[in-house]
Amino acid sequence: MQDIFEGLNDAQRAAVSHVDGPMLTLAGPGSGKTRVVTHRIAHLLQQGVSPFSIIALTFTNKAAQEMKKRLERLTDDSSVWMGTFHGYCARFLRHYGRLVGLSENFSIYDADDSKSAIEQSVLDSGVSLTHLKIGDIIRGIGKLKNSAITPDMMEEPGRSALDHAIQKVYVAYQKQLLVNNAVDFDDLLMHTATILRTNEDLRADLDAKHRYILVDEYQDTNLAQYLIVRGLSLDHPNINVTGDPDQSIYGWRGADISNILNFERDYPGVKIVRLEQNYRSTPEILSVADTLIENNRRRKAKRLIPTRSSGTKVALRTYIDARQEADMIADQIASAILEEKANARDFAILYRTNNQSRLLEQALLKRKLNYQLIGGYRFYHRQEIRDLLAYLRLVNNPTDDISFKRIINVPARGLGEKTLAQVNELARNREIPMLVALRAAIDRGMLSRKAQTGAKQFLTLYDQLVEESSNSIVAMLQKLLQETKYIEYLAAKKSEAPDESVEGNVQELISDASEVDLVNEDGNALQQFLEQVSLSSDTDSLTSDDRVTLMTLHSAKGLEFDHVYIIAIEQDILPHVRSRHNNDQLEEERRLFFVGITRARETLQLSNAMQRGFGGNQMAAPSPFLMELPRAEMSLADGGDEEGSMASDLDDSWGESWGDGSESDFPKALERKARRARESSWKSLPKLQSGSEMIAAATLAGVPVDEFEAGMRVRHPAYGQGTILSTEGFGPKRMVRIDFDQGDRKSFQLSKSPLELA
DNA sequence: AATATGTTCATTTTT
DNA sequence: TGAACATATT
Repeated sequence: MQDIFEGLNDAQRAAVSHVDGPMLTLAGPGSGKTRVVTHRIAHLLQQGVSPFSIIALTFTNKAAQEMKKRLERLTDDSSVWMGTFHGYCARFLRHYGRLVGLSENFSIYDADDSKSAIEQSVLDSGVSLTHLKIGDIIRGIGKLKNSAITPDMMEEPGRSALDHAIQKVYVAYQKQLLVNNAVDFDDLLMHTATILRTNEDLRADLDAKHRYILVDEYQDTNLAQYLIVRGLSLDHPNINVTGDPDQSIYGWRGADISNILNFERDYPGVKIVRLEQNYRSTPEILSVADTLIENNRRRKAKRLIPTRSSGTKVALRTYIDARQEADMIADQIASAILEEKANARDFAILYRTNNQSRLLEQALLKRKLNYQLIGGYRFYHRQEIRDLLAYLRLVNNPTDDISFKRIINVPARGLGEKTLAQVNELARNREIPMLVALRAAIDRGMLSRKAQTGAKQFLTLYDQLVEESSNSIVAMLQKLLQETKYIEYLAAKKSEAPDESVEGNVQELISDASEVDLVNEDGNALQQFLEQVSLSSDTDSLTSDDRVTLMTLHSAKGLEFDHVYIIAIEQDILPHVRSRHNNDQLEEERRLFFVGITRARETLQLSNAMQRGFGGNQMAAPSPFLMELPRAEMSLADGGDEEGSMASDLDDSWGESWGDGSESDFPKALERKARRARESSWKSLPKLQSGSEMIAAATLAGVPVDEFEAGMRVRHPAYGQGTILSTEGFGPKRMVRIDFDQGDRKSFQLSKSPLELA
């Protein structure tokens, strides 16, 4: 074994040599964190610690694989358990899921399955969606689960209409999941936390078994994850968490930054190691990152200490519009490759939201540059893949009604809405799975002739698949494709020629399956395969092929590239509109930007465009974050020209994003919008960009938006009379919160609700 | 069941 | 703007 301390700096050595007791590693970007973690594990093994008593928890498969690979290279050991939180929990629940009512073969629902189940639960629980959005309910349930709050822990009824609905739907949803023997992603964590919390003997056993625990990206853990980690390290607090509060970017998903900030409180006597030396980026890049992040107020001071020698200045460019931005960047990349200064794989283009990839793809395509797009349309989200997997899932778990519903009429067998409703009712009345209910319905001759035939056909296929399942997954898939003529079916359905990509995807699925078949040791290959598929993610598809990488700032975390472009650094994009009014969220956006900047090794270009959006002609203001950067030491340029020629352009456009150039177009566009608004009644006033524009448009359209103020008495046709508690926003987006005399408190968007003054 | 036509709604998403 | 979804029409 090589010397595991060789080439480490003092802080890294301190971390690697730590054996017993809690340790917090505050690791800035590019500080050699993975190296430290793997070397520390190697050190533990050297000290005689059993590999089976160590677990390492990460957030991504990629991170786990990377760690595994490096550890194997270092020690030849592959028995340390390394994997994602969700992977750990899935395995845990296969063993102990009974304690919360799950059988071993439970299905794992992804966001889409979960959404259909929640929609079903909305119906079941009699909640009306007229005034609520399904998305808000889904988010609400997710929030509860991330905090490990189970339905039976909710005592008080929800205060707002939304909270009330969330609670009702949550109860129904969990019941449905249990009946289906299924879990969603959040359940994996929540159930595990619940079991550990309520079964002290088991907890103590596992705490003793997992003597050494390592957690990566600790700043992004949510409460459920916190509880799991805590539960496993109470008696043996040999726990090492690694993270960087400045890179916490998943607050909106329930990540709680206080987990890392309070670590010292939870584990007295904690050893704290700071890894501040940066081995990744040039001093120029680090200075930009540092200056930016210092604007966050809720933050522990921390520096990025450069170790690399000076490179080129960070570029800050302003383009005319989004198209020019995409074209110029593609040109830059193309010429760098042509001049053999770099390879396509050295470049990454990062953006805030997925929809910004479109123009870039076009621009790269036009120049015949290969690229890989991370996120967006995912392999496992393709219709053909989901359909086929639903069959497999139903074989593995016959009580999985969500999968049943997905494929019962795929391909079409004359089992439409009506038949489905019949079967569903039978299933509910008798409390049996729909698959069983379908058989019963045939036996009782409840179905129409057509449906009867289709149902028999389906069940024959299903039974054949079950039979094949004792052979291999590949055999099942082949049987399925053969019997259903699936590919032809899909082509016919879309009334297109058979799509090559569909066939390619199916082939890829089969090849994935065959790999699992090969290593099938314990006879549950199918379950293993389904789990692997469910817990895989976009970033897993990242390859080292020679391609330019396009992805969101979120998915870029943990990665690094020689040359990084961050685009669309504009007001309402980065920071995103939805974080405008909340300082915590604004700081998270700043951290996101920080994460993006610190991905770059050699060069970094930040850009904004003056026009972007629908039709490409909406004015876009530069992000306020751009004003926080050390602009004196950067290279400022207008996108079309050479460096320096328009150095002050950004400042100009800053204060007058509605000024000069746009002024002549502005009233005309506005007039059009306003006219359209008048014509189509004020209820459907189009969404507009800025507050001032909205007020102006509303005035033009004659919308009476501002006569409602706090304290006024109003009348609503459904809720009766009430008093306005507060108002928020302007123009057609103006919201009023009303305390109705009957007791309800509700909020309305003025332009959309039938409120009138009383 | 297929097709046309209207309506709505646009975050991020490690799993 | 356009995709995804819902509703109407044949």
